[in-house]
Amino acid sequence: MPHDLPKAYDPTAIEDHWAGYWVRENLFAVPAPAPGTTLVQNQGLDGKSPFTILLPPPNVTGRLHMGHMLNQTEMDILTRWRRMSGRLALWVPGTDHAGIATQMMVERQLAEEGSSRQKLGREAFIERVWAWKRHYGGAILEQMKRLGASVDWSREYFTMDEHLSIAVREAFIRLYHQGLIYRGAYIVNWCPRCQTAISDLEVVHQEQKGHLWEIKYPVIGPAGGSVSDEFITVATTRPETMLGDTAVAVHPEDERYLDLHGKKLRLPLMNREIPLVTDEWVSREFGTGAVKVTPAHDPNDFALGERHHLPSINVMDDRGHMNENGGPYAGLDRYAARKKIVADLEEQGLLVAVKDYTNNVGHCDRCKTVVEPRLSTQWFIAVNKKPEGGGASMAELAIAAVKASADGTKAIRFTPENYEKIYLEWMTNIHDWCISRQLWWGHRIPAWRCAACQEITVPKPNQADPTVCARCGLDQIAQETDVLDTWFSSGLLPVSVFGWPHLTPETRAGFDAFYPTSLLVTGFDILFFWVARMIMMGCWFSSDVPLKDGSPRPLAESVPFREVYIHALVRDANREKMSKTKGNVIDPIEIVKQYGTDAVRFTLASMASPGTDIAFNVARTEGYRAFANKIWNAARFIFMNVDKAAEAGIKVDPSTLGSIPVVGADAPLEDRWIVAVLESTANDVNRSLENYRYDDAANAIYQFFWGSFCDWYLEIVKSRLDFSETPENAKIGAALTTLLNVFEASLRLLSPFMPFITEEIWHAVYDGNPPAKSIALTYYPPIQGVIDVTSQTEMELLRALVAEIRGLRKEIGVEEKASTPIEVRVDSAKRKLIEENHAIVERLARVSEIRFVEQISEGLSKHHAAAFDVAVVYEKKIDPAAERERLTKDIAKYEKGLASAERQLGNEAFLKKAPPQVVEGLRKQEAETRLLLEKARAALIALPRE
RNA sequence: GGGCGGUUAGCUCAGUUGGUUAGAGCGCCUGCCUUACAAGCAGGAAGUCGGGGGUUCGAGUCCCUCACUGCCCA
Repeated sequence: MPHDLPKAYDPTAIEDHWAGYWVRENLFAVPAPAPGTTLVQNQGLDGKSPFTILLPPPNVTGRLHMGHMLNQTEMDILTRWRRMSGRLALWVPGTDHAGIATQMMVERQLAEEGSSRQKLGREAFIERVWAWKRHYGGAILEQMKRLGASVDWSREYFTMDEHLSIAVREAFIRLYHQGLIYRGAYIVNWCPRCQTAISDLEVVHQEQKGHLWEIKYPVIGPAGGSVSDEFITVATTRPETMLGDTAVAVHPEDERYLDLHGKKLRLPLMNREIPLVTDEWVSREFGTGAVKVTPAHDPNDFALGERHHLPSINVMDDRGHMNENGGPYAGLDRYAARKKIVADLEEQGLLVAVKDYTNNVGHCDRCKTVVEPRLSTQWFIAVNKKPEGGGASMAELAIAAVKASADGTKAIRFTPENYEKIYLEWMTNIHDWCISRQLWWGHRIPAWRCAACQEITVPKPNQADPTVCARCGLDQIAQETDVLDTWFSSGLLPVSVFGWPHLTPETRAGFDAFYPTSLLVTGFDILFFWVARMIMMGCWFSSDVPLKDGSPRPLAESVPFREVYIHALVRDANREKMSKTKGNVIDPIEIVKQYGTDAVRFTLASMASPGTDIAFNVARTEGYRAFANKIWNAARFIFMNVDKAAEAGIKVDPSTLGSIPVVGADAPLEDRWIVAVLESTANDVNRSLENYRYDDAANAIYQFFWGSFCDWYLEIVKSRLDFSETPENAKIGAALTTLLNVFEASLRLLSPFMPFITEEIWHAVYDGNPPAKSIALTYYPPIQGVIDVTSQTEMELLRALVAEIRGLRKEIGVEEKASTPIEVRVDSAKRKLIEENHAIVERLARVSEIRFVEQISEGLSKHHAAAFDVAVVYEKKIDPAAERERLTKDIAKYEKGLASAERQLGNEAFLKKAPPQVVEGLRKQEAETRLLLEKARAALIALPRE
């Protein structure tokens, strides 16, 4: 068996190879079941339901960052684990077309060429974006391939794909005819740079130091027309919008302004007559208690304007410049206009004060430009409106899907649980969703406007694009130029990737099998984007698709996913948020190059405790690369011995490879023990993953592999792998068999976390003749029933003995290499155990001879454990001073523990109320502590005087 | 302003329905190139669980309060 692993573990040498292999071999492709079959018949499954997961679509312009890598690592661990646990595991990858971001990229390119999208025209521009997408788009998926994500590449989606676009059109049409999509003039967030409306969610608020300007508005005198010498002072953070003021508002009970009720004011600079209105919305505490009202440029003012039937005057164009309504300021940029307006007001003596003021300013999430609230005509989804045919609104459905029903069940379960509350809070207060974007790249709204009668014509389901107006019949109709919000299409993905809306017999079987998906894994920053929108749209549209047996689909089967796992943020090592401006961004690909994908994955997994941000520290990654190296070298050691054995004609029985080895009661203690530890580790890992405790799962494996398998098991087994003198072939064969079997099972246990190194070594185990194409297609060590506890307590005693001897040797300065006799005082049962396993103690603690004694000899430095006393026989005199210090410290510790135990055991209430096993445990501990205390006290007294 | 979290060893974090004397990794200190591994081996030091109060036989864990701190929404 040549197992030619290079001396040191080098991830770069193996990872590219396997990443390519997995994709090339199409290992993780899951074909849809054939029509008319059930999934189980089709796939020969273990009768378990499939595990389906959809990649939250990254932006097609995106590059992989740490957040993606965490997200994908978590999905991959779960998917690999479920797949190995016998479930059909389907992970569907893809990207979204990212309207604004992608259009920006291409426009930037065009600008460099001295061109623009306007020069190109719509059609040529879109063709250009497609060309860009073909060249540069989807880099992030290539990165995903390199990181080994076990996705079904044959199902890769792109939100602008034809069948997904059909779904978008259908969704719009249905909602429109259900009366849930409307068009209207409202205040929206307008990005003057992107020149499009953006949704509330695409606006990021940032505190900014600004000013509060107090401006005098003259009151028009009772004579009418003439201006009195009276003024009202308004406070504003945005003086430039005053050009569009159509009123000033005060609180109706504000005593300062009672005498002004019903009066008119003259708007400075514009010389327009505007009313003073009263409204309870006005805060008396803010500024002067009087606010200017600009309905066209502020959402609150807009609402106020509606209440008081005020006109709206839009004073800015789509680039944020003052328009013709801005009078003398027309043409000026909004900030230039602000400057000039303030200066003019000052000159006219109307500026009362300028105060420092910090306010929250909205910025475009994409380009960071300050967002302009702007009155414009947009398309909205009425998420709170009940459909015309009756039933719940989209938001109500989305709430019902998450709230516990009467019997306590939830259609969608959140982990961590508190996100449920945040989601519900948001969904309860949700506003209508602005879905139109003034872009060219995206799904063009399927609505046609008649130039003659202004009627909007939207085709009915299954109808072709209209050619004539639905009302007047004239052919002067043109399609709406706006496109839909990218989230409109990504929200549909859970249904559309499985063939909705046009389910054929072929796609229908897939839809039945894979919808609802099992899980969505995403970051909290995306909760309202993907999670909320997928739930709204998934519930809405899938409810029309009956279940396989023809019965109507209940809510629990309409949801897009049954579980949502929300992960936290990856921060830098100092817990700072990563940002380009701070320059502390960690590029996962760079770290992967340095330490290997497996080490980075393991780092993320071991820190991925639900609800906690990850402070990514490469020191930790370094540690897990060392872990990988440890595994690598364990493999080398094992293969070296298998090869040696082969030369000696010893066969290793591979019969139990692929499962967990069964060891008989007559097997050596270490064999029985390591199998028991492997089994309990498998239990821990399975249970942890069930609860998204990646950290616990990763740590359990780390502990097992390094702390148990390498540190103890391998070291013990070495004494049975003695080829030097007269090799006992049967003994060596048995040792190697268990060793190899346990190792192979450990690889499978680790594989979802470190897919590359385990794949490489697993193939080497089988020396090129593996039973499957990949370790990822073998079985995961399952939850085990009964575990051998005896071997664990016995091994614990031996480990404690070895540890005490090692400590003693260190204390009294025995040279590392020297072997010494020891004296041990134990009861007869334990003596038997130690005698039977003397080789373990001798080898691991460098003991030349074990002497069982009634009493440890005078003058020897000794350690006490509850189960035994032990001393190392060594010439070197003990150091009474050091010994006294150690014993005194021990005694203090024991006394403290004993006092606390006695206090509790003396308490009748405790004895009466505490569960029996707790009382019993404490009694046992008290006895042990008392014993140790007595031993330590006696030893202290026996110390020779200095 | 509304809501949600966090505070445990030098650092980053676990700690299950309250239950025996609070754990891990990294770092630190000491000694070792023991032929799988110095990316290693062995041993060791280190925490009044943010402060205060309460409930309880028993509190890192539950309640109140204060302090500091982070995030989301408006």
